[in-house]
Amino acid sequence: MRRANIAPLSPKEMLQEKSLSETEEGFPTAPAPGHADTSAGSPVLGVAGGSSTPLSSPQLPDPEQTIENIKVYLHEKELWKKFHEAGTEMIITKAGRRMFPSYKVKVTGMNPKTKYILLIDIVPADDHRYKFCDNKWMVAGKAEPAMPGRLYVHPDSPATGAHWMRQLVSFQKLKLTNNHLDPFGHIILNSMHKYQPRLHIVKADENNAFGSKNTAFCTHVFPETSFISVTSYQNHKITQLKIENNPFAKGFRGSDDSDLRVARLQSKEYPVISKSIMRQRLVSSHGQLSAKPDVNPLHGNHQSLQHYQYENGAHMQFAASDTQDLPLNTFTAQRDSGLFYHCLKRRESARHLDLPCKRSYLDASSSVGDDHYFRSPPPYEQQMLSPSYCGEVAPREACMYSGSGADIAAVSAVDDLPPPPPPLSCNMWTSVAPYTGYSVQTMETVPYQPFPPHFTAAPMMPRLPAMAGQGSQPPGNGPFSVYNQLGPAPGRERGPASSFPRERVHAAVCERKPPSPHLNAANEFLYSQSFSLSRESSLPYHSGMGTVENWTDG
DNA sequence: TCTGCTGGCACGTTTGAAAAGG
DNA sequence: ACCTTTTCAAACGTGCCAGCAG
Repeated sequence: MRRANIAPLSPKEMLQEKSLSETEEGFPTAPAPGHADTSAGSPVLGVAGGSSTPLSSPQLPDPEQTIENIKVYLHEKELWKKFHEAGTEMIITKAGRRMFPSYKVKVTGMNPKTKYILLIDIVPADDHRYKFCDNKWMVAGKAEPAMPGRLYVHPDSPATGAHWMRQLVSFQKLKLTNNHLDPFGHIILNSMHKYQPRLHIVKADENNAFGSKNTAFCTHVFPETSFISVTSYQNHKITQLKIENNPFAKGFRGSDDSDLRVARLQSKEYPVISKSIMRQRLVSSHGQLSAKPDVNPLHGNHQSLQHYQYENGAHMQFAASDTQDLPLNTFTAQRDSGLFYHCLKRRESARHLDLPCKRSYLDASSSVGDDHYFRSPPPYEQQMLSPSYCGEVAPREACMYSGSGADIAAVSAVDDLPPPPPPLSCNMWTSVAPYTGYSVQTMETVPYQPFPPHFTAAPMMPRLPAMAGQGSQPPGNGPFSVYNQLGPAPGRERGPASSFPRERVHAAVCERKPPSPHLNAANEFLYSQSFSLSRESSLPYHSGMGTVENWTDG
């Protein structure tokens, strides 16, 4: 008997979640010799622009402590590449669908004792809507307004570098949905749009809490993980790849067993080719089955992006692989999205970071996290109209941070920047820019206002100004910029780092517990981060240069 | 008519609980 | 009584398809 979507979790389920989220021992903390993922997101500094050294950053801290030492290797990169070459599609459903291949990374270079938060967001890769025509993806118009931006925070967060490096970090339980009012905290996407997942690593050390001047983070982007969201598969090749590689789809395996199964279902003696398959095959008969790189919208680039904010506040991004691949996404449109304003957490406690973990059915070395989302608010209209967001708590225990009143001090960034925006409510959207970015970001931090445990759609929701100027911002050519630091929030409650009990970290809004300092801080950080992302310029990343996009308040 | 979305379905995997055995 | 192994069923993930809506 299947559980209703909104049914509360049983203890069994919670236990199950626990086992899934536990990490696995024994994973090497350093890439194996000859590791194939030499360019898989490894934050090799200086690759961008042909430099071999980190872009200058005054007062760099101890290299052992700096976040640019962190290297991230995409797990199953070859599989990702297979999908990418065919044009990865990810099913989105109302109830939420996992990604396959799932997003798993191996992280090295962390300070073993420093705490980090790992999280993923999925941003529009461009501002087009696509259609599958002639066996390839083609632009079908302008993208629809972005869905509320949500973030998936790895449930182990925060955890020490040793923890992250010990095992594969899996975001397997991340789910995608097209339900604008999704109450489960899944990442909301638009169908037939192209997206780019991004991994953020945020330093959350006890001596370097979020919101402090020393907050450091980096962003890793693996272009091969970009995908087009669909409600049903368009490319038969993708379907076959999924069936072949996803154990849950084993039922469809066989020598083109999908057709055989159709025949079986229809009590026919001979295989019956389904409509969709037939259509695809017909198309394939006169077209190239495999999308060519130049026509495949998913072939934007094959570089991994690293975006650093040095602990002294300097931000920079690096492309970490071959530079001959230029990004295709050079538009500058900004997309609105939501500011994460709470997270969803299925399980609260009983997770021990250092417990031996069980093997995942998908990957013997995977660490499967449970759902742990930061969630952005719905569009303003939705907030006003949708009671589901206002009062009801998702069964998965939405972690809306009532907040401690912590603010992030607004700071000015680059000289060229316009005046800092007005204080932003936590109810505001993050501005999730299309994935363009290989440029300097401007980290603007803005006052953070906590939201009530039960989000009531505060009417003040100024859209981030970037949205107003979609596609209108000319790329600049300014030099690499140094960001201002994240300023400590005045009056912010920031408990000692040791006071980060997971129970509090996972405090659900329904329990009306005060949020974890870490999560609050993460929230703030992400908020500011997302805000900064809204200003990514569209300069090709390989240049190592960038500018701040023009934007105005209001 | 076409395209995209939804819900139900069958099939398979995973996993915890219960049962069985030592 | 305790521990280990085996069995079982529920929960869940998956792609497919018919039907529906715009």
